[in-house]
Amino acid sequence: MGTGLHAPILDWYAENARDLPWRRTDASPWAILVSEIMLQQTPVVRVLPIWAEWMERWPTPAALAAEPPGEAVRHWGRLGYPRRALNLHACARAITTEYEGQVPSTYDELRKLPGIGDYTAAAVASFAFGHSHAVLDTNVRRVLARAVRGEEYPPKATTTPERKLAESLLPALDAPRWGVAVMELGALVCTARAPRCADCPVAAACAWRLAGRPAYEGPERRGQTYAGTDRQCRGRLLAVLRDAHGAVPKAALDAVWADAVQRERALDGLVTDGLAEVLAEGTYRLPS
DNA sequence: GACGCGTGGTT
DNA sequence: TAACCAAGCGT
Repeated sequence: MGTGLHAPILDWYAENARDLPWRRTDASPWAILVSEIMLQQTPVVRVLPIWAEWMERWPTPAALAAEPPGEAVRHWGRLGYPRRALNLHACARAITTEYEGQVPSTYDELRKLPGIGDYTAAAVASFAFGHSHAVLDTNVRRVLARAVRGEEYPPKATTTPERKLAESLLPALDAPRWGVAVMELGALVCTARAPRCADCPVAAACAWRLAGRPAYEGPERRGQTYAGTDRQCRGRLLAVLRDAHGAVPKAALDAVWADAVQRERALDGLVTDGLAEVLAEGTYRLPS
């Protein structure tokens, strides 16, 4: 099942792929690794400028490893999930000390680095080193759910059947190209909200479309509100630390969030997570 | 397996 | 306009 998907999707990709800098043939493994971490839960258009700045500033793992972790957090800007900046910094140091500055090439080695889970390890092994892995991101899972399983959305968490299906579809030749092509189809055509089936190269074979695009019937997908959460509070506090070069008096942090109990909890959380550092006299800064 | 973790554009 | 969504990970 589904082997008929390959040629249409690969042909579509050849015509419609975006020219993203981390896909160019001269992109280094480090450049690809940085892009993959930045792209976790983050749209391409927001990643592009930050990635470019990082590549200019820190073109190698050793360059980033030579900086204090707080500089990675500072130059993360407002990308979101700033622990990823800390993870990338820790990756850079591990790569420098344990791999002589060269990004490791195997899934198992990559998987052990901080912030690199199943998806990112498979993506880097595949896209940077040409290895054959099933790259199961949200786009690929959605495309396969629709085209093969006939359902609007994949399960909340990746299942064994999904993995088996993705592995069964891996082509003998050029698995990396296949992976990025399916991802791109999900990103540009087989989108979550309003899929453009009229532009889809596999519309004629898509189980979901042939079934009349039945609505999702799985469990309710909860979306938590952001306003007033610890998350928002942490973001406010970290923005103050990021934008101030050097020590920040606690009063400056108190000023950006009214609820003292929540504010203290969030600040403690940032310190616990290594995103902030307590200095003497109740001042704070990014980690050194 | 469910939850916490940022941010901003889109509908 | 509140909710959804965007190349997930760690606990």
